Amino acid sequence: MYSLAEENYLKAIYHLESKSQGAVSTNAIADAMDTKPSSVTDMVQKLAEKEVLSYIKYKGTSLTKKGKKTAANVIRKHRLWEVFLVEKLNFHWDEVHDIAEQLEHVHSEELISRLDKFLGFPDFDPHGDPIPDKHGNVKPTEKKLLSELNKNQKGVCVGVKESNSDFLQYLDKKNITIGTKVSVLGKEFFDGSMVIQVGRDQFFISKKIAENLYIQTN
Amino acid sequence: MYSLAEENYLKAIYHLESKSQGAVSTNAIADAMDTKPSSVTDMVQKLAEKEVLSYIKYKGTSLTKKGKKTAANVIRKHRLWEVFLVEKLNFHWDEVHDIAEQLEHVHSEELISRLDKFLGFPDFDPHGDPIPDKHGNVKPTEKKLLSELNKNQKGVCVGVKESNSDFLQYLDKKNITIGTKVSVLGKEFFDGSMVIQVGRDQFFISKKIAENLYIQTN
DNA sequence: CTTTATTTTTAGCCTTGACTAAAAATAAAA
DNA sequence: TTTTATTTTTAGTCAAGGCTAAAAATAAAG
Repeated sequence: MYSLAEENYLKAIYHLESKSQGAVSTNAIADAMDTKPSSVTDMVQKLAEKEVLSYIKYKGTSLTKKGKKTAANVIRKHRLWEVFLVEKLNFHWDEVHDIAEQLEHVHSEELISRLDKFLGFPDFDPHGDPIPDKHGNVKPTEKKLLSELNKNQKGVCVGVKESNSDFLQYLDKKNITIGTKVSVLGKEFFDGSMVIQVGRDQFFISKKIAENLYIQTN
Repeated sequence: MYSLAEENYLKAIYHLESKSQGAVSTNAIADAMDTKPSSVTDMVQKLAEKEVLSYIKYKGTSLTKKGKKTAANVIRKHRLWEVFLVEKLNFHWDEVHDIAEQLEHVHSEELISRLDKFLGFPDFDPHGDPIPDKHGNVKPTEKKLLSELNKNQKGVCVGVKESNSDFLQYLDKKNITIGTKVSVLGKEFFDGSMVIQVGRDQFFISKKIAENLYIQTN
């Protein structure tokens, strides 16, 4: 069982590692966690003893298999709770992070497996990020911005990039939500605007909109 | 904002106070919280400074209005989460306490108010205990054991006393759950057995069963 | 290849919340 | 009303996690 602080470190290191290959620097962790490098050194040494990461002085850290699994599990919980908050409690996508940040530390395997079932075994959270399975595996996914698709390509909406209230309301009006199928009927190279099909509706969208919607294409 | 430890103390003192009128002794708190009296003294002095309780050396403590409200709010959260776990995630009544113990410390007014709505504004948790409102008020309730009712009295099932698996399965079979209306059609003084009406069914129950079901009669 | 700048670590201290052992109040018994 | 027992408090420690300031590595520049 890991403490709240330990879980947060593992999570942060997991994210940093996936963004920039290779060992993660002490400063980078301190930065991500809004804490001081000296505190990071302490914690990282402690976590190295618990064998969730390997740490070489002055060289940085990287998660072990065990550490990756633990981190992925915390992330799994975070994302499942986000789905719950949006789908069941009708929060908006951009309101749920802080709450999920707390809920992710509730310890109970059974709780999470039942929550998963209750939510219909979702694959993505409301931001379009994939939800790891209970073994910590993340399905490799083909997530693109809608603006990167070309004519006749299609996919499923899995999230938004930046979520301001106006944009979310626009999506609402157009009946676009997580899981909605979207097809590109036409694309204007001139301004990046598109004509897309959503359900039985066809309509025009600007480049700005297209750059804010994540689509999964496989 | 109160720490996890502080919230747990407030909750424990609240419960102790409601059971035994007057100031609560240091030992009683230590006992309830499975900690040492010296630790309790420390914490209680800290909480007295925060004005959530009044404390007189060697005399004991009692919650202030502010403290009562805070404690009731934690209890409110605990009980709402228990309802969620049972009603939505299909946990059994006796499995939910430890999980709710963690969930109750998640800080978000909005979360709780939405959860409350999602659950249909329940008045009781799965154990039949009343859920305080957001101001910390507990509706004064007329909760009795079914065995205390007499012929022609009726009420609503609000919980169970002891919940073992066999008993819960029995209730399941008879379609008795939280909110079920129950009427006493007959009562045998000889052995305490009863004939009751549940929905359109009428059947016989033993004293043992009747002593394990809480009924609200107002 | 030194010198300087940056990054990382160490050492020492702080707060929270708990503990033990000893002292001080209070309560009970003789 | 003393004496004894019980309860409560105080004093001093400890572990977790964080911080600051200073020292030590590493990297960058001259």
